[in-house]
Amino acid sequence: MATRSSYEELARHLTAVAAVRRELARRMPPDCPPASAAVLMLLKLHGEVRASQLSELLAIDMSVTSRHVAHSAGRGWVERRPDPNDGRSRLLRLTEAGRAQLATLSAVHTETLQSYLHDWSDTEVAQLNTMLERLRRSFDVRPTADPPRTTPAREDSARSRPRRSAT
Amino acid sequence: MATRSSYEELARHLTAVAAVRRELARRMPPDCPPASAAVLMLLKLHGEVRASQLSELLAIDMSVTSRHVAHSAGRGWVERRPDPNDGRSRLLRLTEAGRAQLATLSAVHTETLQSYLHDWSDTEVAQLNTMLERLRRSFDVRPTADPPRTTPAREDSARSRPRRSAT
DNA sequence: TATTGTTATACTCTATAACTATA
DNA sequence: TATAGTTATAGAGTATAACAATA
Repeated sequence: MATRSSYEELARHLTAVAAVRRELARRMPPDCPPASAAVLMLLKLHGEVRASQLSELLAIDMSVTSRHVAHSAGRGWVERRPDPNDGRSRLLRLTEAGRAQLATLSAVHTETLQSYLHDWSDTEVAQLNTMLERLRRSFDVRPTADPPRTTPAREDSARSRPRRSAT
Repeated sequence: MATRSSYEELARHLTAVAAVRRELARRMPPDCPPASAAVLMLLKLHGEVRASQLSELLAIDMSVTSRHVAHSAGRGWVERRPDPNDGRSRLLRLTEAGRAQLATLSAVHTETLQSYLHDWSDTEVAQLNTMLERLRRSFDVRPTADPPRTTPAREDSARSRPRRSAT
């Protein structure tokens, strides 16, 4: 349990990370926006998955996932095939072209991060990775436990997490 | 100097952080989007600054900064006054209402992060803060050194960093 | 002529809602 | 009736370009 100011600081840093991401995005090929890159990276990591699973991995709504997948499929990076066990579902998987695209992305990422983090040791980068991985897992709790609301943030039932499959 | 796969992993984690940010954003008051929150946080941290300075602190283009500031000024959270030393410039500063809004944001951030990171120790949160702060500083080098391009990423002169003041 | 800040426009990303097709 | 995925629409965020005012 950390102090309040630690959380404030963390919130600020999380915002600043967005700038790092934008810088990385600027170096990417024009027809491969960061969202598509995320799709490819996750498919490489998890192999063949259903669209709904990918949506959960991305932590974005399925409608958005569908569009990103359509983009990648249109470029030939991802193959969609019907799920033999469920006619409504589609299985997604990287193609060879997708792997090639991923290799390009990897080169861009590595080159960019290497140039900016040239004075970081191997251990330090690994530590950051470990902590970010843990951060991701800490936020990966489902379903949303909708914590007690002590602030006047919002009473309306507006924004919520992206729709999940069966609650 | 870390391994290539460490950088690939880092790139993936940086993308995942965006999901954390979205979750944080969902809890914020409807009239205070994350971009405005960033403006307020930076003005609290740096005191009165010029619009161009704020733009650099946000690491976004001045045109975008101008709009975010206009939003906050419209809510009475930020005061814009002419710079006595330069008629083109404007000095920005938090109002009392801005500080109040910031207190609300702080409560939301703290509550949310506390609930998700309940099993993180004080030290661990501090470590993450330290590393993210260092990450930010590592990317804060100006002007952009446009590192050697070894990949076929893009030959056109398209996307670049947000325009900076005097190159 | 160059710089500060603003506005107009375009593009990306995300969420909600409506729809289809299967279960 | 409920679920998987698609598409249409709306809203937020950012970049480029054109502009006004000042240096």
